[in-house]
Amino acid sequence: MSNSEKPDEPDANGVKPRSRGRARPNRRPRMEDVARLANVSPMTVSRALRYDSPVAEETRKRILKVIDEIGYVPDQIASGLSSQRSGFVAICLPSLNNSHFADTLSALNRRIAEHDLQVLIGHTDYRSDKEEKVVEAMLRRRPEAIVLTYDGHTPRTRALLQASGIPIIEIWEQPKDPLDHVVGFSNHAASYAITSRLIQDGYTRLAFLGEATDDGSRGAARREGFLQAVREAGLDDTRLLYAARAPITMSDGARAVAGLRETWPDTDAVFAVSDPCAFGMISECLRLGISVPDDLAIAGFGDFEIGRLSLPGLTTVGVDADAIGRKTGDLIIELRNAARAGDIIAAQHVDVPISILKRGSS
Amino acid sequence: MSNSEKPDEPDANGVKPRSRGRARPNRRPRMEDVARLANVSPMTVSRALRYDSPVAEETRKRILKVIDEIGYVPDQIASGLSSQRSGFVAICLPSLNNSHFADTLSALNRRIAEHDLQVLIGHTDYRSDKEEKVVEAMLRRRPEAIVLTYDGHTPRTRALLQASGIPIIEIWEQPKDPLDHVVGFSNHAASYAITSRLIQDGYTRLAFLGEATDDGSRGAARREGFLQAVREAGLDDTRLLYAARAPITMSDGARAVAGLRETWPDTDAVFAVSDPCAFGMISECLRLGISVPDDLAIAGFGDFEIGRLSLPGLTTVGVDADAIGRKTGDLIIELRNAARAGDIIAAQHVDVPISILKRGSS
DNA sequence: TATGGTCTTGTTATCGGTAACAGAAAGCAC
DNA sequence: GTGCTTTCTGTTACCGATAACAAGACCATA
Repeated sequence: MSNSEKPDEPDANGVKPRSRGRARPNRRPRMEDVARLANVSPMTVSRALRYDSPVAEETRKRILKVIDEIGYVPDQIASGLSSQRSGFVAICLPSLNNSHFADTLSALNRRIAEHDLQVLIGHTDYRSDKEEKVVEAMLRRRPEAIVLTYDGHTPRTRALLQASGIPIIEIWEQPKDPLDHVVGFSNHAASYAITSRLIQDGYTRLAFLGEATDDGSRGAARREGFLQAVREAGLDDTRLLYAARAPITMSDGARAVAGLRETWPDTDAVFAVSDPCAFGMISECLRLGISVPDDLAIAGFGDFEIGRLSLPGLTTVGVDADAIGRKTGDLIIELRNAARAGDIIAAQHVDVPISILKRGSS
Repeated sequence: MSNSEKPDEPDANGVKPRSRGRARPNRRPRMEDVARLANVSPMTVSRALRYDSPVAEETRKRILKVIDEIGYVPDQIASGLSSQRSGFVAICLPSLNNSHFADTLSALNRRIAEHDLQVLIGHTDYRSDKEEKVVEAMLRRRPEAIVLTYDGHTPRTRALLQASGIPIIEIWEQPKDPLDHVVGFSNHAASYAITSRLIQDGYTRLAFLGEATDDGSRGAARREGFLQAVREAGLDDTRLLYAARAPITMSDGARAVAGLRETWPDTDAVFAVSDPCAFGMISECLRLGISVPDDLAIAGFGDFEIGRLSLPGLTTVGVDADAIGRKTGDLIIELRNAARAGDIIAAQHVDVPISILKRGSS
């Protein structure tokens, strides 16, 4: 009507005169602009942009043409507010530099991206107070699901999450007291499995190398799995070696070798609580001229890169990080469909199988 | 006033009767609910939640108390729509399973989280068509900055980005033709530096191992840096070895050793285009009884984990991935402050220094 | 020709906040 | 007491989309 100052801007402004409120300088085009140029109502434009709505083919084409011409990009913030669906899935991870978590994240991302969902990442640095802050920030974004690793939550985190009414999925570890859904594996069962494999392969004097402060979590579960397998086979269940406080490192593993040779010199196999310390043991054995696996077999947990590169290769428990991500994604989609259909779904518990990776060290 | 059906829900509904529009069942509390209970206007609640607005201390306390009691969580979607600030920074990475990118991401995240910004991650799988899709999805979220690695963009990606009016930052690589800001290092200069170091250490017959299809990008820049150093020192600049098409792998490196010994048997040092293929060369040399570095010195590029674990350790170019993330974050904050102050800022170019990591292999 | 269904499009009223402005109250100098 | 800041709070009008309902056009059927 009366804006001719920007000839290259196809009539994008000029809606109603606004005596008050905010100025609208040279804004991006809105749906209304598209509507005007295509000679339809904004609602029809909105419908033309979705698969599910009925719009005459010819109308849709005309609208898409206008959209392309003026370079309209829909505003998902406005869309989210109006539809009350943010299109986000929040995921809180302890660290982004961990290749296992990166695998999980990337599989999850791939899965949910197919359904036009985006991930919102937070990282907690393995600290539950930071997790609380991250969860709070996430909730402000109204995600459609929240994915967390379990490593203990603060009471406030639990309260916030449970009051949110948003589906919660704890992954990797299986908490004793889950908040809602779980996608993970049992550390106990995995340790039992690899220990059984060692026994089956003929080892009879087995030791466990763990962390001194394995308070209730992973470490303890792995030790218990080891012990159960050893006991069921009628073997000596006293060879428990504790090195340092969590998290245990390569050098802790290296140092542990001496203690082992001193206390139980006839030990023929060690199951170490994680790959890095198992690798430390292997290196130290090489240095001392102890042959692996002939003098001493060594197994680890986690299938870290280091175990693949070591010589000999490290026998270990492989966790399918990718599968955790995929299954979490599947669960989210399933919950979403159910919610749309109005169904109420009980807390799901998805088990992710682990595998025993037998390599040269046993 | 008149809703007593849900005694546990503190008066959250009951605004106006709505004959039309959407139903509001048992919704989350809104700002208006807080306002009513604290006896102020919604605007005052909004102000009480920010640091910068003037609210009487007593009023703010009362409001925060109500917020805590009813468990109100602000809706950042609505906030974003109204304020036209999404609070997002978008970052597109080729892969999340790359520890360098993970470091960059994590540093960037740390930096911008201090300013109440959240990262929005997309991953492109090293494919520019996927990048286009990801960028489109990002733009719908109206991020306050977009961070990308450079690896070639489609024309449409370039157009979308440039029309968006959002600050764009390309990181890691320095494109010849940047879209906007850049935070990265020069592959040419880095290669020149490590080659010079080899020369300075006394090596005189240097070869380069690269990819056959290093079309314009990293590989070529590294080769040119190598050549410049060799030429300036007056040495033989013909020893260029090409193995396989990008990306070059460990086994390509291993295979290249034979060719090298055949064509230029007196070569005393190799600069390989990346760590994995350099590692492959080291392994092959060990197998063949070629002593590293006495018979042949080897250097790589990138400071991958594998170069740290190899024996001997791999001399390489270290890129400070963390610094890239930090500086990108700093730049974003700076641009943001400038934009608020109404300043217009020219395209920035931030250089990230690399380092030469001399280890046992040279 | 009246009736009912399907397909397509428009109208209205929000979603839950915040920008911009206005105005009241309080403090201060003269 | 007047005029001028400064501090605090309220009012109004949006931000840019979509849910829910309504209604017109068109067709087939009875």
